[in-house]
Amino acid sequence: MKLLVIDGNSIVNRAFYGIKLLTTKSGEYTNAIYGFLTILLKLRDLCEPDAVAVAFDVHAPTFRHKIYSDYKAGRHAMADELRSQMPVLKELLHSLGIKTLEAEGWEADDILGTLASACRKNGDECFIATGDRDSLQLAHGGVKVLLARTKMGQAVTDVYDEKAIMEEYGVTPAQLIQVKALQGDSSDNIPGVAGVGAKTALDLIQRFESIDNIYENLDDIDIKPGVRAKLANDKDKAYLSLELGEIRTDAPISLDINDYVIKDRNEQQAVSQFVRLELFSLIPKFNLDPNNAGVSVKGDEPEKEREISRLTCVDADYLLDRVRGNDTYFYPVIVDNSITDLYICFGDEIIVMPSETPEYSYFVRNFFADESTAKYTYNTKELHRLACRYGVELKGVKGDLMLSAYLLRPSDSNYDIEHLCLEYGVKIPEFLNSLGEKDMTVSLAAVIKPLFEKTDRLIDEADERMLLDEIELPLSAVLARMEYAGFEVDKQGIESFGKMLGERIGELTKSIYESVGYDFNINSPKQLGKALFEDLGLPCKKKTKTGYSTNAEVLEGLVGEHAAISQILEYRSLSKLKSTYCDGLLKVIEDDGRIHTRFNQVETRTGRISSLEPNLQNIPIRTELGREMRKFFVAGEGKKLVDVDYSQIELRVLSDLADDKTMIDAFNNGDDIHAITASQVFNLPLEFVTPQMRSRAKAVNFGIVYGIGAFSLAKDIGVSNAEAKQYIESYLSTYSGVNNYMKQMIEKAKDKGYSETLFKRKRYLPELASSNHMLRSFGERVARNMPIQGTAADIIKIAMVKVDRRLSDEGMKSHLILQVHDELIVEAPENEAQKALEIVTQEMENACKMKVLLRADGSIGDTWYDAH
DNA sequence: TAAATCACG
DNA sequence: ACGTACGTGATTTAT
Repeated sequence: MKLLVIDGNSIVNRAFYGIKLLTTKSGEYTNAIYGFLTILLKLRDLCEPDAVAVAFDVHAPTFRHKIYSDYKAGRHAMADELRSQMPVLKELLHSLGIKTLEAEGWEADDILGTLASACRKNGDECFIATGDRDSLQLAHGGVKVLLARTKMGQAVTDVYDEKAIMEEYGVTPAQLIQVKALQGDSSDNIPGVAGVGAKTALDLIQRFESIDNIYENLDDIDIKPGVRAKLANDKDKAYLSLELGEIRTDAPISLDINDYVIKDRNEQQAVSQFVRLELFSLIPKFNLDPNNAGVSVKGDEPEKEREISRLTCVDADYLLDRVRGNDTYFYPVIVDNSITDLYICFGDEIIVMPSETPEYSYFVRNFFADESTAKYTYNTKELHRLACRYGVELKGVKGDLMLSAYLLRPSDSNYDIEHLCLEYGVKIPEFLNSLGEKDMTVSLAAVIKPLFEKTDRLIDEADERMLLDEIELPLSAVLARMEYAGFEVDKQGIESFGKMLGERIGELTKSIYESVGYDFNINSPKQLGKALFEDLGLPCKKKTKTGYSTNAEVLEGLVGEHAAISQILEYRSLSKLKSTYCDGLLKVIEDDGRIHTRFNQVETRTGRISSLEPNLQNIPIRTELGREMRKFFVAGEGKKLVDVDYSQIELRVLSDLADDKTMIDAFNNGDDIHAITASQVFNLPLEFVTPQMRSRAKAVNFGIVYGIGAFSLAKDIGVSNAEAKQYIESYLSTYSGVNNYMKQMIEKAKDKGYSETLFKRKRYLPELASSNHMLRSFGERVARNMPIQGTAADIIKIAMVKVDRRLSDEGMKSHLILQVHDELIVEAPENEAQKALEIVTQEMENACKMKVLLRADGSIGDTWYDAH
């Protein structure tokens, strides 16, 4: 038999420090886990063991010295990020059927020694994998040590046996203990002989074989008098060190190699752990079959193999007959952001409606319009967009796996059907076409219904049914119509604006080169940093991971120090405007002269929607020049833009969630909330509040929503740390409801493991359980912020569904074209504009009933600039 | 592909 | 003792 024993702590440390920090989308660190398992695979290939054991240290309290020395060595900043990975790694090893070994008060070393000695005794082969040279003493009698080390930045593994050790050190493995006893090791608290280092120690043992031999003949052997004196001086320490340094072979663990044969691995659990950790590449490497992930665990009835058949539809009417009045599960294939073939599932029979057949259009029109068919599918927003193109309405959508999966795990980064199967343990049946090739699409279609069975139950358990059915599902249709409608733009206007910017950028470039003294790429933070902080010798106040920080905040602090600074700032803002907004937008204007953004309904962890290709939710407004861009976003011929935005929606939501009477009253009285806050924080009558005080109070209000700290508030409004702290304290004593709420939210989130909105949208917060201070604090801020940002997002989504329905019920041509988090834009025929404004305002203000009144203000204009 | 920067709510 | 506000997407340079 061949046993591989891994020094878990040593290898995991190498993995952690050797691989840069990796995290999942939700912020869990995974680099040590990934690295460790990769090394484990390499070791397995190298020595092809019959059995594997992984040993870990468990320090008894008195063994803390080792941790302390790590701490002193300055590596403690990483320790927490590593520590949080250890339990996860151990669970994963367990799922993989690999035994882990630990015993309180015993070092991993001792466990390695114990197993090595057992193997020697039984004549088994044994490989010890470690990064610690101390374990080399174990390499004898059929035991080999695999030493991991880094050579020129490359990880290499050296194999040591007695011969290799003799060649390298000129002593036997057992004598290495003697060497170490003389030399000592501060990190292991082994004193050694004072003044004897590695070289002398090795020389002594090479020549005199053992410590006993040395001390027995101390007066006669040929050594320098100084060394003799040192040895004489520390004889006790030498013998103590010998004891301390010897690896023990009596750890309380099983000595039966059969206990370490890999067995009882739980494939499904392992796969789902890998998926949760987003370490997808390791799944095949451990020969885990994702398709088998859903296979029933031991003890259950083995699941029957599904036999899938695939037919291509030849008669649309036949297919329409089959779906009419029934629950229908289908999978739409998406190519280049649009839907092509439809795969319709009847149990194990899949019927394909290919987009190229002449029947396709006929089928889609009739199938979509058929309300009697309850449709369970995937990515309904795309289906609704297809419906728009065909001029029909998609009716009867009862389920969307993508939306369900998003609500269940909003922090996931991938909602592909394959991933959902892994997450929810649904087995993907194999389907081979007539040529014997795998056809994945058919397999995916076959899995829609089993996935719904899982997600439906979970949605109900999470109490997210209303959120799904009343908000997200109807919203997907609204978003599709908004994407389809697009936003008209003034192409010539953007072109000439871009040209103007280009000319000004040219001038700035020239004069920046002149004032710096040479040409360089101003867009490169690296080159710019060198120019400013090395060549011009300006003071560097902040650094990034890779060099000097040159962001706007830093540069603003340097204005006046050098003529180039303000030019660079202007250059930066103009080139941003030109490249992102002029050049970028011009590229995506479609033939209808409009920009059709796409909304991502399953991206944000808070429930907001995002906008992409292009992003129309970050069109400039804060600077006058940037704001000009909005003049190019126009209403179509004979139409107007109606733009309505919520007033202070997040603060209103906060006042309601926190049930803070003071704040609710202020809002319901129609007061200026920032001014009121100022008068209360500064304890002054309202009429004495200066604009500066109001602006500071505004910053505090914002900060509160984000989970404020005094440090950041101070930086934001330019007051001392102490003063900022006082503002916060004063704020929280005024708004005691908010104060209580903030504390409660963290407790509740820690208790439940997630935070949630008024409408039960959840966000899981593994960060809250982290031992890492920064990560945990982040989790706490999120626990306070997510319910606020998320509830506001829920509310505007409800408003969108209501606005869309109302405009259509009233028979109007007006329709939503854009949402920017707290703002809705409707394009309305001129004669409808006024009514549309009233409707949108009304539906936004009445989206839901709360203790606090919601207010929305809007206006009408020919361009976005005018309407906002 | 990652990092830095900056646009928005 | 730590580092420092929530949520996004696009562009650019550099690895």
